[in-house]
Amino acid sequence: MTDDLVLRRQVCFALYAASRSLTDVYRPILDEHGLTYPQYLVLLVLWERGDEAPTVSELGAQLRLDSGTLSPLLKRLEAAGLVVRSRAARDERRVEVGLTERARDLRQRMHDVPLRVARATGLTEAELIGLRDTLTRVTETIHRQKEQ
Amino acid sequence: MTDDLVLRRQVCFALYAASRSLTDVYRPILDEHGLTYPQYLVLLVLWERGDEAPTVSELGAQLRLDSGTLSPLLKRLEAAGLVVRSRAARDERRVEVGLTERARDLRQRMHDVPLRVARATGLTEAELIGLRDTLTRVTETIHRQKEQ
DNA sequence: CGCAGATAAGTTGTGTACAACTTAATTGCG
DNA sequence: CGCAATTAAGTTGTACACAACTTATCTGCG
Repeated sequence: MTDDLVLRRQVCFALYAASRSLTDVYRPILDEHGLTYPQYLVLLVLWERGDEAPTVSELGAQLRLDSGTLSPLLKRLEAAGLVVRSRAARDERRVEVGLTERARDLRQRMHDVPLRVARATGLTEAELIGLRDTLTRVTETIHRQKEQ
Repeated sequence: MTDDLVLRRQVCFALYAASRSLTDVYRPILDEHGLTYPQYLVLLVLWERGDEAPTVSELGAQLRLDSGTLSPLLKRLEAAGLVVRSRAARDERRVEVGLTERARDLRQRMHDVPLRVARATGLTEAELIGLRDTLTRVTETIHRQKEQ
């Protein structure tokens, strides 16, 4: 009856542990480029946007991270010469985050990272897609409830 | 061809985002009891063990956390009066972590937490079990590779 | 027995996460 | 127009995570 409290049964722990395990896979790979996983995620968004230079808030909306996390992270990416921050001319409250040439070069050199990590999971491509879609659904369900 | 780098396609991001979203669900619930999610996980292990009082290392093996994370966390649980730490008589390097009466009481008051959180995911019971098993498999695959 | 190597826990330093707050700029309503 | 409410980013404080290191204890081998 109190078996619900057993650790092995908990999806939440499985999620928490799997997330950290995947970060373990990323760590040595990203370390070659002096990046952490959240920093890599920021670059993923910027690479995807091309020349658009999103604001800090837009980055936060995609990654579900607030300025309290992103501000210092972006400061470090800027110090590493991968990102440029500049106040938007039209609205000086906004800060636009752009890529440097060095960061664009990095994209090429890191193109095989997702494949290397996906292999380490030991899942088939179909399993990976199913997992991703289930997890995305969970995140969206939770996010939707919070807004109400 | 470089589409592999698109954020939406990445299982890893889905996992990272879902893990934080679930923590968002736990936060207000655990906050009623003055706990964080990792602290709650420690209590789950201790509740499960009953009178056994595992060592810090044994806790770490279950939760996949090292002493760098657990030591300060346990210090806070001890300050909150939920846990007692004592050097093992047989091997003074070891520290055994036991529950206080207050923590045993807490177990009863928190018995409905997993159900409340599971509901918030919007997944069926079958989906939850499938998800948990897939994630556990990923974690174990990664962990096994690291040991070799 | 004596001590080199191993082991357990704790400490230090860095980097997220996130709540709560501050500062600066913008909006929109009377 | 004028200013209260809102919005954007940054700051502060707390709590993980984890690498690298320190300290204390133990184990086993010569």
